[in-house]
Amino acid sequence: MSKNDSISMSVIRRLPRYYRFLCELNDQNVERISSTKLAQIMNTTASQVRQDLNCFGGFGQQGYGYSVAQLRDEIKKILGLNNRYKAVLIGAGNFGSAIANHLDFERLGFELVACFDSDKEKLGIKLGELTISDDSQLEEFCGENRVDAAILCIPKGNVESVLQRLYDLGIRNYWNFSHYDITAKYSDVVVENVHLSDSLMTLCYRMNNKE
Amino acid sequence: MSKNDSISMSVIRRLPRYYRFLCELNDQNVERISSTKLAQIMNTTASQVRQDLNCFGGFGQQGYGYSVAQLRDEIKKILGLNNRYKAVLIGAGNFGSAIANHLDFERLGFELVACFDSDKEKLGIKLGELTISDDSQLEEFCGENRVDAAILCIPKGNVESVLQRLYDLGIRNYWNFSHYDITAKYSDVVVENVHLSDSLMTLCYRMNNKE
DNA sequence: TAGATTGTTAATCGATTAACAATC
DNA sequence: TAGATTGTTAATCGATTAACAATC
Repeated sequence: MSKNDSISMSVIRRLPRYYRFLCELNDQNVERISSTKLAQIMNTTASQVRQDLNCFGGFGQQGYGYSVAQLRDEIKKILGLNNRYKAVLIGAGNFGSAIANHLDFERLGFELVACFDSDKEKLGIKLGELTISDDSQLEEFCGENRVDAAILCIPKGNVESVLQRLYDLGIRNYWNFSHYDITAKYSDVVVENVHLSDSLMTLCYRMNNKE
Repeated sequence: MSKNDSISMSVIRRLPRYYRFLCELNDQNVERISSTKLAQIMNTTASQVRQDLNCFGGFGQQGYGYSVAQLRDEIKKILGLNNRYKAVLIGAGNFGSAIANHLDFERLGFELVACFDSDKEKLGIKLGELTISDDSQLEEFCGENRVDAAILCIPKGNVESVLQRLYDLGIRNYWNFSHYDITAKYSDVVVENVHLSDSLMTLCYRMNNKE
């Protein structure tokens, strides 16, 4: 049993944040940091920092602290950011295009390898290095290329049918911007949901309920 | 002391999800639902549903369940979605434009009233009903119009200076897509962060650590 | 009335924080 | 060695789940 079995989601969701802060410290040429100082910067507790890191191994040195560059690399490895998981973008509307252009996939463990849309008017348009393909070419592309994950940037109503095809093509990992409930339908998949409207509603609640 | 004091964030973040499912049930003409059934649909427990709802009041009826339409309206009210909070968009790049076009702000308690960008080339371009204004007009606009919140769709490096101006203009609510740590600088603000790259890294971790 | 299902209290579980011995 | 800070165990806190009396 490797040490990183059964890490709780609470811990996992904090890892990217550690990674970001460590990258930044490293850019500022900070070489060494204690859990106390890191906790200060990240607005958390030293206990939590040490507990979190010790889920994956002892990266520090007593009396000394943590090496920023080393810890950053360890977390990068834990997150798997050295991978180049092949992802296809489904839906090249406003939102899908923004995602494709805006994010540095390679730094995040991914590579965007294709992009599909059902709108014939979009066919052939460039999206960064990619060209928008017709939705109907999905099967052919996935037959000829390894595809690890799909990014769903289509409205909820359109998800069911495309998802069926993606699932049949063997794709089991999804970054889902729609409100379609993927895990309700397929239980053996990894789904990371981003619900922007939920986030905005939460902001609304908090504004509406200030003290 | 009103009942909705000190509701935990765990509960608050579930409210939008309840709202979405209830809207859907209502669209399907379901009139009444028990906590058990709602829990099934939402993949949670009946206990949690009842606990969550009872933070805000007793909306159900013993032996009967909950009226879908009534419960939906109650949650809408709790979330404050009947508001029309005035929001300005800062940054009309790929991402900001997608947000402006893609989201139905009015359904989410907001109204997008202006949009600013420092790129002179974008000046005057239409974004839905809005026209992109020059960044320098921010003060003038906020002087003449009520502005409740700002949506930050600019890179981290550009945030500090704009944020200072927004704060000085009295804006205390932020929907933040950048990696700038707003609360570290200003403690009396409401910040709702959306960190897309954190979400993608989490997906990477989960793919990298399957069983 | 009998059946169903809530509202709410109590029990459990998990996550966070505190404490401290180990050790660099 | 003395000081600092980790790794880890124990204590606390909060969130989830279970149970059941109240009641429609």
